Order: sequence, then C-alpha cells, then structure tokens
Amino acid sequence: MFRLSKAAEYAARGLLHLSGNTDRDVSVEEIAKARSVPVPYLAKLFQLLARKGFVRSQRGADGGFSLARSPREITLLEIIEAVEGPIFLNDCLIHKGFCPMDEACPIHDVWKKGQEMFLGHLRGTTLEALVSAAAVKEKKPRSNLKPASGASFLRRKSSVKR
Amino acid sequence: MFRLSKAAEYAARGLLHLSGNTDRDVSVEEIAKARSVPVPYLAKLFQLLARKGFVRSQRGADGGFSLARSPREITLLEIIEAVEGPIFLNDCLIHKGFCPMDEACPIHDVWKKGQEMFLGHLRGTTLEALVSAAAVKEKKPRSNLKPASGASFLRRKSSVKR
DNA sequence: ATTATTAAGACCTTTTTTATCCTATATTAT
DNA sequence: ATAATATAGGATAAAAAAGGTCTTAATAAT
Repeated sequence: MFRLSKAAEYAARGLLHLSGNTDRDVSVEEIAKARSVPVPYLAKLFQLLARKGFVRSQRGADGGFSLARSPREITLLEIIEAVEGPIFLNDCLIHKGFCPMDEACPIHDVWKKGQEMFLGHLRGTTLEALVSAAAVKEKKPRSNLKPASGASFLRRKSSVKR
Repeated sequence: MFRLSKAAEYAARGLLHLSGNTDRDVSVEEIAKARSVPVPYLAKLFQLLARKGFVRSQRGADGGFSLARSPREITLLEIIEAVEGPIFLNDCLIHKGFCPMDEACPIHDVWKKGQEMFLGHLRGTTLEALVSAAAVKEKKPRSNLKPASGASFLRRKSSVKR
C-alpha cells in the first residue's frame, strides 16, 4: 500500500523531462531512454497525458511531445490523479452510505485529515519546483552513493501471510 | 492507489470493537458480525494480531480475543503496519540504488516529506482517541443519513485505460 | 471423559490491479 | 514515396488483495 505506482512515477519523470526541453518536440523514445522508462508503456501514458491537456502531440517525422501548460502550473497531484484517477484513501470517503458504520466510524475522519495534508503537499509542488530541485541536486558531487548495500533489507513476508 | 486496504480497515474495526469490550473475551464471530467484516478473513487477521502482541487469544468455550495492550498505547499507524508491513511510498525510498535516477530524482523528496506528515498523523492517533471520537458521534442523531443517493458516482474507467 | 466451542493453521479460489507488450493505422517532414 | 512518429486499441502475464473451506488443537463446561 501507499506505493506510488509506476505509471504515476513514469508520467512524472516524462513530464519532468519535457520541462527541461521546452524548445522542441521530443519523441517518446528519447524521453523513455533518458528517464529509464519502458518505451511502449510511456507511449501509452503520453497518449493519456495528451488527452488530458498536459502535453501537445505532433505526429510525423521529427514529431513528438511538448508541454502544453507551464511547468509552473502543473502540480504533482494533478499528474498523479491524471494517471491513476482521483485519489481517495478509502471507499467510505467517497461512497457515502457504502460503509455500514458510515457516519459513526471514527477512523475515516483521521484518515481524511491525513489525506488532506498529504494531498495538499502534493498540490503545492509544481513541475517547475521539481526541475529546480533537480538542478540543485545535479550540482552536488553525489559521492556518497553507497553501493546499494543493505540488500538484506527486503520486504519480508509482509501482510497476512498468503 | 492510496486506498486503505480492507485488511487494515478490518483490523482497525476489530480492535476498536475490543476496545469497547475490555471486560471479557469476544469471539471472532461476534466481532465480525458487529463490525460487518467477513468472518474467516477477520479470523486470519486476528491470528496475526495475536502473534504481534496486540491481542490475547483464549481458546475453548466462551473464549475469544481481548486487547493485550492499553488502547492508549496502540496507534493507527501500528495497526496498519502490523497488517500490511512497513509503509513506504516508493521503492526508491527503500532500495537505495534501485532507481536509476536515485539521488538526483527530486520527486522522492517531495514524496518522502508528504509521507512523513501523513504517517506522523496516523502515529498520533490512538485507539483510545478513536473510541471516544466514536462515542461522540454516536450521540448525535445522525439524521442526515442521505439514502445513499449518488449511486451514479462510480469510479469511472480511471487509470491508463486497460 | 465427553462434548461443545473456539482459535490456529493450511490451503484454495476469485477478482482486481499493475505493468507490460504488440499490431495496425493515421500523419507529417523530407 | 518514404521514413519517422504518434494514435488507438487489444492482449496478457504476473502479482496482490479479498475471501473462503477444511482440518487440527486447545479449553472450558458438563
């Protein structure tokens, strides 16, 4: 639970790439390779992003995608919701009357408040901010790149024991 | 994405029920029926909760489960993590060196901060608090219980169009 | 001791979600 | 015309989630 799906992650990476290349159309293949995303998967994601107005597409030779809106206006939350549908943590928060405990269930209030905090945070983060954050990071020597040591730290059996 | 899993929801409901019945052992069947949870599923969840020290089990006639710790000490976060394993939003946050963008990827910082806010909130919510919140809610007439009207409001196609 | 009750444990099935790939078609620059 | 590209859609395969069944073991009441 609570993983960012690949789809959302890939979409964000792709749009981030376009934010750094606003002067031209960029092909899916180029984006995918630059950002380590499977090409056919990204292609489909970008079809969706085009329908939703995040990017413009240009067919034909030397075509590709470009941002349709300013990186300053596009938030992480929007991207994620575009790809995964509206975020809601629990059915009960959406379908009133669905949960038998409904109004009385106190868990949902806690959940809802947490959700609001979280989503607010994502809504406050624009592509522009991400691009400049990345720029700062690139500068750094990034020396302390431990050799992926803690390999043992894997996700034990987890959950209800299948 | 971002749904509270049924398992976590059910576990929380079950523990909530026990918090309101600390004077005796309560059978899985009773809990399940009182809280609208599938009996075998809840049984399995409670086995896990017993192993993890949340509840004590008592076999035999008139046996059942009881809380092993004070409702004041048990947080929502603990319950969820007990049932689903540690919460982490993205592999990259756990497997250093897994994501090719790794240190440079700015999305993860945003994600991580949001996660911290969210988890902090869940960690600050105890069973005790939930019980008293529920008590307050029960008092209210809960009249405005709309007849589950908006049935049309279902979860459209969503996502990448399968 | 026997019996009824209840948890423990081991499988199993179905459904949903995720993550992919692939093929055919429409467009466009050259 | 040709090559490069996006569009549209289906196909699928693997994993996780949700839920169920059945047998065994413990325990309390009789």
